[in-house]
Amino acid sequence: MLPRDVGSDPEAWDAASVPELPEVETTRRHVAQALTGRRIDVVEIRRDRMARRNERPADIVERLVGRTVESVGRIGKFIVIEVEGDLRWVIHLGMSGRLQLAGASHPEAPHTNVVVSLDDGVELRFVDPRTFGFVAVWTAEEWAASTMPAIGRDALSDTPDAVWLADRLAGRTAPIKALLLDQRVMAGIGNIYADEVLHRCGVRPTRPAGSLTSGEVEGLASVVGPVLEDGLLHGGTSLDDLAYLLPDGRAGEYAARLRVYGRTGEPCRTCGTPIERTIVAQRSSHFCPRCQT
DNA sequence: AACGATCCCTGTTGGC
DNA sequence: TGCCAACAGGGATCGT
Repeated sequence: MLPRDVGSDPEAWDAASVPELPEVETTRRHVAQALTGRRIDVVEIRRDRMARRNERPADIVERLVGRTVESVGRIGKFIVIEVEGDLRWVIHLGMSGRLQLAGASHPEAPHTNVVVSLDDGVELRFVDPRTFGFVAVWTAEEWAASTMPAIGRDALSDTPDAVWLADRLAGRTAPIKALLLDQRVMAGIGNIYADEVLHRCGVRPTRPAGSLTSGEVEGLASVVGPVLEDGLLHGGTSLDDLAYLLPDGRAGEYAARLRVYGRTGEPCRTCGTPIERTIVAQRSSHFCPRCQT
């Protein structure tokens, strides 16, 4: 799954599917090789909604064309690309977004909403049927005025320690899962990983965040990194909609790693008790009623 | 300030 | 079989 010489090979590299943090990091690593040092020749915004975090879609085109990419980074699930001229090009994959690298002659996938052509003939294509993702290009001032500065510590590269986490959870009455999903606390955990993390540390998603004992906070802090590392190890696997898991072999491999998410009624892999499902923070949540208290 | 609810959007699914 | 409502999700935004 390593990127080929896409400049000469018309066969596209297709990023992994779902925007869980490990897939975003996998995507970042692949596009970094293709983008870094390249000059941007053409930018097409085909669905204005994808550019909704800029004042005008044309701003994105005008700011990127002719400029060179300096670096490709990541904060949580946001891909942050530094562009010549003190600009930040931000890409969020939403829930159905994928980045593709392809030669210009390679057929386009449906819902190719943004296309960026590089000076070596490679195209970066942003495919996103549900358009929950977005692309933005911000000046330093616009970045500062955006929600980005409030984004919390990256859950993978800057995994919070127990002391820091305890401080953030203290006094909070919202369910612990809501805080795990809050990107202003730590960045990168989505609905699936939130459930998986909570199962591994034995805490129910509904527990008020401030009610966790110091031991539970330590347990939580200790599993976040490993769970995400494990996901990154399998970062090439695909995961589309949950119901789509079974037909796809690779997706099945991913599903086999999940301990609770999407396993309502199935036996807990630890104790055999049927996994239960409830709604927390307006999101489906899965837990083992025996292992998690 | 903190928290919960709503909305955006479309492919897929399940009920009738 | 066919139709259509329900559902999934991340993040912005609004009301309390």
